[in-house]
Amino acid sequence: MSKKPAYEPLPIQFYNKPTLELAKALLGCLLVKETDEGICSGYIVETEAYRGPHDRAAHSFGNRRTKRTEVMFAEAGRVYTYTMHTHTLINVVSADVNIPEAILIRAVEPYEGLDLMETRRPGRQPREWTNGPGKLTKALGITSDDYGKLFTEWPVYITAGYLPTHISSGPRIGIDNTGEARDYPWRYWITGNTYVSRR
DNA sequence: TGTGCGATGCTCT
DNA sequence: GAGCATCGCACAC
Repeated sequence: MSKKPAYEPLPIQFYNKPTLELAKALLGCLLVKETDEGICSGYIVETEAYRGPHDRAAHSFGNRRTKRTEVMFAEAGRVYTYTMHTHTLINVVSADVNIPEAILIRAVEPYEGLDLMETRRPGRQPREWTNGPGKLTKALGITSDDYGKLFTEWPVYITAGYLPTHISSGPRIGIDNTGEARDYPWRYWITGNTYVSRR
């Protein structure tokens, strides 16, 4: 079942840093997904941090522990997928065991497997392939089957990319009904990148 | 270029 | 049965 990744994933130690710091460190890294159809990858250009215990907008707010949030209580570097309507969203679990924090990957810049992405996102402009959390999972072939896996192993993993020249931050998107948590500037993106979900 | 809203399915109460 | 960390189309400007 388990295969060897085509590229060398970042070591598990990479994820061992504070959530907000990791959210910024992930920018510019390459997110890779291997399937039977081939390899697809893209540079992470936009992330959002969700800090369970004190963050009203997080699914794990107040340490709420359910079948869905369970993986956030595990060690950093695991995959947390969440189904939103008809879409799948992908998060990177962060922080220590029993501290349910995670980072949502909101947008990537297509790098490898462009033909495959086009067949998965037919009739769209290249920028529309991956400039949203639900879109990028579709383009890369990430599904809820990836829930709970490690980002250091096949078939879904993160490798070194490039160092962003400048990073911007601001309030998160799509969480208008969560009181003061809505204003936390925990959304990060690579300044000027055309693939972020909002310009 | 921006805002509004309906479709849609899964999880938790 | 309610509530959503969305998307894509329609319409206004």
